[in-house]
Amino acid sequence: MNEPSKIPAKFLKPYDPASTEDRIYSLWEKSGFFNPDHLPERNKQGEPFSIVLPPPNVTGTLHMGHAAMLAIEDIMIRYKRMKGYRTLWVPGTDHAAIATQSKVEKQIEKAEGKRRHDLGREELLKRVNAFAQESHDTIVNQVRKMGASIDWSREAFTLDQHRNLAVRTAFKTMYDLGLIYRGSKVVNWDPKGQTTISDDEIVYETRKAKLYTFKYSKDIPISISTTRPETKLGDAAIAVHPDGPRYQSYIGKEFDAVFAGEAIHVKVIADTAVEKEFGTGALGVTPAHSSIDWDMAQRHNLPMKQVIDEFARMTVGNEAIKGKKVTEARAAVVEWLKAEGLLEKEEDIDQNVATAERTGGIIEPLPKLQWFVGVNTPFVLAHSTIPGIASGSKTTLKEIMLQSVKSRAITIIPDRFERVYFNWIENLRDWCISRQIWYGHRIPVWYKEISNLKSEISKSGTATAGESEVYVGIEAPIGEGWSQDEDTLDTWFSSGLWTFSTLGWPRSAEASQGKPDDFSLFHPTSVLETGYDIIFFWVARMILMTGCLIGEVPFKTVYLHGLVRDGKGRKMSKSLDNIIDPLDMIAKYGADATRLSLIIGTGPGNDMKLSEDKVKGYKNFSNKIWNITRFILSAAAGERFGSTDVPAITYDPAFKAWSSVELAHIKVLNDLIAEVSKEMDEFKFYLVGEKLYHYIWHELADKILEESKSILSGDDLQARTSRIQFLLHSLNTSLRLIHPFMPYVTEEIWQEMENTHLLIVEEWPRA
RNA sequence: GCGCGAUUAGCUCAGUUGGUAGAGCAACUCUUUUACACAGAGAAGGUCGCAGGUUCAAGUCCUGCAUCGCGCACCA
Repeated sequence: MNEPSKIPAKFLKPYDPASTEDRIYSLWEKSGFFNPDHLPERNKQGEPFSIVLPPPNVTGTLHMGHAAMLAIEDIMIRYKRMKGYRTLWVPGTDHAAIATQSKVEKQIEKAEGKRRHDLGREELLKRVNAFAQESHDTIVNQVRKMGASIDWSREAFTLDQHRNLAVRTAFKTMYDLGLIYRGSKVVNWDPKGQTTISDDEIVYETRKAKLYTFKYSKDIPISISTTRPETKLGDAAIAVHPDGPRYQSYIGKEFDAVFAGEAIHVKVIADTAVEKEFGTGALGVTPAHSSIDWDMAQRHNLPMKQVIDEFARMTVGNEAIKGKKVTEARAAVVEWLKAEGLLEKEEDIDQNVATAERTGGIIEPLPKLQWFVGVNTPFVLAHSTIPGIASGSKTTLKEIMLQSVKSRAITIIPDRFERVYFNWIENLRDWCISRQIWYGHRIPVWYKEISNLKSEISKSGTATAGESEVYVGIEAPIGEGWSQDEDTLDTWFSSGLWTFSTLGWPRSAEASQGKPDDFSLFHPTSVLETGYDIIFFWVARMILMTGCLIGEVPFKTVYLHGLVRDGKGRKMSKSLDNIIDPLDMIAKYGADATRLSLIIGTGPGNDMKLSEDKVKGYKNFSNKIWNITRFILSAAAGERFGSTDVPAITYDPAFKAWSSVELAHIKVLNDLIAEVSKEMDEFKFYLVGEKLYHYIWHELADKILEESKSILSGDDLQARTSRIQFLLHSLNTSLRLIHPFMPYVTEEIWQEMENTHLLIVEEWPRA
């Protein structure tokens, strides 16, 4: 009884994630099994399975949402690897253009009181790059801590050299297809960030506003309503609904007035975009400061006058207005209206104010010359594997996006998001891709006499040939006098290429002819796992880009996870001070516990609530597995329970001499294997996690281990052997089943039991 | 305005094709028995948001409503 234990000493203490995890991770890394080229033969012969990591923004650190993403994707990859697939998981980070630049700009302004233009393009970029590098290192460390079995040798960055080549190639190709064009229209201008943004980067905020009803002058008989009277200095028309009886007699009439110091000329037009019931039923049309009005102006051939500049200041009006910020000008216009006796009504209403997602600036619609992707432009898709779109047929980007999902070439989990996706496509307008910021991919376009072109605001829509020479190319043009477009591309333009730019596209001549490369092996990727909040920003754009440039879908399955909220269901935020940091949880309870807490109790597409207690609970589970192992290993070693000398027993996978009790237990275990294998294939990870938890704790530990005590201390050697073989079998199987969920503790135990192989490449159990 | 989701035990959630309500956590009682007190045994806890309907049978299907949350559009 006093002889030293035959099992490793560490099992005599509780499981300690802190002294285990880093050691195990480097063991995996050294094995090379994260890389599909270094997998065992079984996997190399296997079917490819690939996931690209949604690249985290290099704006700081990872949060619980990222942790959930990493846990889910690692579960898929580990499961498939065990199933014998040739698995590839590509890591990377996203430069996140606007988000990163504005973050660094804020820091610089706070610390040094300097602005972007005080530093200049080169110096600012130096600062942003340094910040991005630091963020990157932090992020990579966090990804490792989570236990992600990701192929670091293939790490990419949306702004690195190869990705830049992909961006230039994509731009040039789409330009040649007529899908990218330069045009002047009313775009979303962010006066705070000093750049345009796309429709999707707008966040609407409900605010109280006043709706003013007034006439432009005493001589104009129609009253209009607006929340922004200051824009009315740029009005070109009064629009009424063609069916409305009220203003029929005025349609076609034209009026002149001096409005708050500015001469205006308005024509009464009929347009169905006007709602009869709103306000007075008549709408003042401001072509330069509203995209709806811009559209109307196009239809009715109205002139356009810009009255607000890039800093949201008035450029015209009387002395109380000109040069003032729009909010001050608004008050001044209202004063003027009152003084003139033109104001008829002032009402409080709720208004959705458009703000910029990243800077919070209030969007000012302004006419600008920008680059766009035409989503409704017909073009010939040379090569296509998308069902319903034949190679060489005429199609549009909208059609590609629609067809890719409608045809089931891509399935979205949960499927209700397919409707959300279709709804978005229906309302989609041309995508403004140029940004007036410095951090990002420079637009691969060069001009001669660029200064003329920049100041030009043409109504025709596209840059006119002859006024200036435009060169679009992958490389800079040869010759004198060319200057490159100052603007950069929307960050989502480069992330849209992510599923194939990370796999070597565009391929060099050698790569496309020789042996299979990453692109031919792993594209389309198998699964895209991401948050439902970026379905438009990213998922849709990837489908658009891939369909257009490659003629394929980027992935076969989209698995959407929800937001991670705090225990009370609130969004985690600094101001609420309710952020749960993944690294803290890992340090306190281990990565396995953290992972499990993010999986169990939440289905795809649903937000999840996370509390520290939940993580703690799964830490106890890690320790439970640890102690189950201790019990089984000592039993097999012949320690305790026996009054006589009993031989040590080693696991025999081919063991057949089962007692009847064991046969019943084997059936339960086999049923479990069949069940969870099916659910793994159906992406029901939350169910699998819960079932395995339940089996290991309440079946294996509470029932089987308990009843083993009498068998093990009994005299029936045959029954004892049968029981120990089953305990070893059940433990071995359980470790393999739950490994994708809890990789560290399972690998650590596996190393004690089967020190010749790594659990990471063991076979998934078969029933 | 259009659409989506949620509403089940104190809390977080399961509940697959309709067949007498489940799990985890918390709380309660007992047990420090040699795998584990980061534990075990046990008991308790729900008119499944409301109102109708279909059915032998409804948490599950249908209709309407309510509350909360979200998305899209409008927002002159």
